[in-house]
Amino acid sequence: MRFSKAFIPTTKEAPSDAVLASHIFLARAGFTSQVAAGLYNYLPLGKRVLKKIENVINEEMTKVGAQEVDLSFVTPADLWEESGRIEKFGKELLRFRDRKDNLFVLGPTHEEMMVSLVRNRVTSYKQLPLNLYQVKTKFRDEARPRFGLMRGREFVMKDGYSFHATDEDLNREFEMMEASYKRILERLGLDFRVVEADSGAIGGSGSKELMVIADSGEDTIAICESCEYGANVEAAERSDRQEIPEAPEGDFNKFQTPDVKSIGNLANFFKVDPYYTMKCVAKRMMYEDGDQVVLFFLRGDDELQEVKAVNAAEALEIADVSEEELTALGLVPGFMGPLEMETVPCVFDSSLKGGKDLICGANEEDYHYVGVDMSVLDEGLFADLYTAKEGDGCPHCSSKLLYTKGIEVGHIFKLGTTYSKPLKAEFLNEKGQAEPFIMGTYGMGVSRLIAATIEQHHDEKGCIWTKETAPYMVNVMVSNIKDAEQLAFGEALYKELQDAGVEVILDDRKERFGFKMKDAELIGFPYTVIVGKELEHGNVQIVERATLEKRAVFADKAFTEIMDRLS
RNA sequence: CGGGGCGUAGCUCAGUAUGGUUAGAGUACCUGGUUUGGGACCAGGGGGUCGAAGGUUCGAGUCCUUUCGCCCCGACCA
Repeated sequence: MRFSKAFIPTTKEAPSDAVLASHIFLARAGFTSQVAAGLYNYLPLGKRVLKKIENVINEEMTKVGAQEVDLSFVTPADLWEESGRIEKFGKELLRFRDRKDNLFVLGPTHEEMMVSLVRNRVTSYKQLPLNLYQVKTKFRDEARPRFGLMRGREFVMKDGYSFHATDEDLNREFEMMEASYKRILERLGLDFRVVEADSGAIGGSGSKELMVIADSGEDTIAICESCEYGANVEAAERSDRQEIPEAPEGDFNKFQTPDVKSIGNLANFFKVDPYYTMKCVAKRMMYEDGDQVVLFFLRGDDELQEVKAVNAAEALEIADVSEEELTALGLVPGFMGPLEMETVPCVFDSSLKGGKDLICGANEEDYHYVGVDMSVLDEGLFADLYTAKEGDGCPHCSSKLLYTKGIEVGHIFKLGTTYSKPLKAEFLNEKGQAEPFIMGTYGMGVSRLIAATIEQHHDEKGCIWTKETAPYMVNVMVSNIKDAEQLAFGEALYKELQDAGVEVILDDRKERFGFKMKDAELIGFPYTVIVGKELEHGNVQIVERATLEKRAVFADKAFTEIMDRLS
């Protein structure tokens, strides 16, 4: 490609509404342009990067025997009724009617379509397993799209679906896909972590997220400093506490605790470690058929993890409750405790199981109980409710957990029969009995990967593309095109590289040196060959974008030098 | 959906408080000239229904009403 003919509109200034580095640089360097909230155009450079990532995905999918399909973007609303997700997805589904007044939905993900494609076509266990995927534009009418390509309404996702006869086979496929996804991210040159994720209300026996490590990530993940363990903070676990603070002494008793409402005050008041206090968090839990206030009890030094709370209470959603509402329910904010609590359901954090010497609210203004023994509540509902903190022990190796931020670029999921059952997608097993498919689903945000790559690989000058993501590997820059010698050399090198199959661009624009260098750095070609005034001494320079290292080489060695660096 | 901010040239923004020539700057673009190793310089030029609609007024970018769009924080989010 000749730069002089290319559609690469770079700008000196960033669009005023861009916040993230990836958004700013992708816009400034002419990769993308915004159309409306969450909608973006891909310009030639952006499209090239998109294709590069797709190619890597396609190659890796082919290696593991997944087959590419392309399902229709517009999907009949009937399918969504059938699976029940038309309600669940709510306003995120963009709905519209055709000329015959039939209702359609722009595909936000394709479980329904894929199941409907496979059901009645795959009918025997002998045809399993089957893994189908596509790389396609998705549409979700997000309440708040943001951060450029990071969270668009229209975005490109690779979504794959596998069908199995047994759980064992799903597990095998799941592990294979995890390995395959790791290879993809490694090839793309990304620093990432595979973490345990919330399986959520969808159920299934597990899911993992692939997180690209970046400060601008929207997810907080807990990772172990020494082993491979990592988890989204929504799902992070921890080892049992190593050092238990000294227990307070005292028999069961009721104490007057005037105006002692917070855990901090309570611990101070009794001079005990907050570990021995019981924290009560009231939440409104939403269910299909109404809502219900639920009390969650944790140790005083723990915080409630709302996703875990939703799972424990088997609710759909969670919301805050005001003190007025609590009072109306006969509860005493600041002094709520689990003893003789009959009006409102309670859930206890697992770390309270078997706990002794605890202090908790007495459900009476200005009174707490001390010396509480949890064994009296053994029948209660216990579940993990805590938020794993930085510094907590890793559940696998007991080393320290660290917090970091991640960009979720992939999510793989053991679905089980969540979709095959309601959609009645069945096959006949060896005994001739009908069974629903056991499914897995594997998503990867392709457009988000572009943003994630730049979030992780940029400097103050612009983008730094990696080998597998660069729109062009080499930029042959003719410093002054009016210099016939420079131009001729540049043209020759350009052709030579092109003939060798290198993705190369020739900067033959009638611009000054500085202008072209700024563009090269902004766009982020891995290598720029400067063909300039050093040519009269028989030299050109090769600049490596990642390090900005500039090295002179003999002009007649430029080609082999570049080829060496690319290999 | 709650809170906040912003819509003026392709882009970044001034001008709006206190209404009053033909609406400005920088940058980008076009022409000519000079320049050619870090976003050059000189001269000339094109480009605007001031987000939209309605209203007040002799007169509205500026005041009033309505509305649309975009961004940020939060809620939400395979």
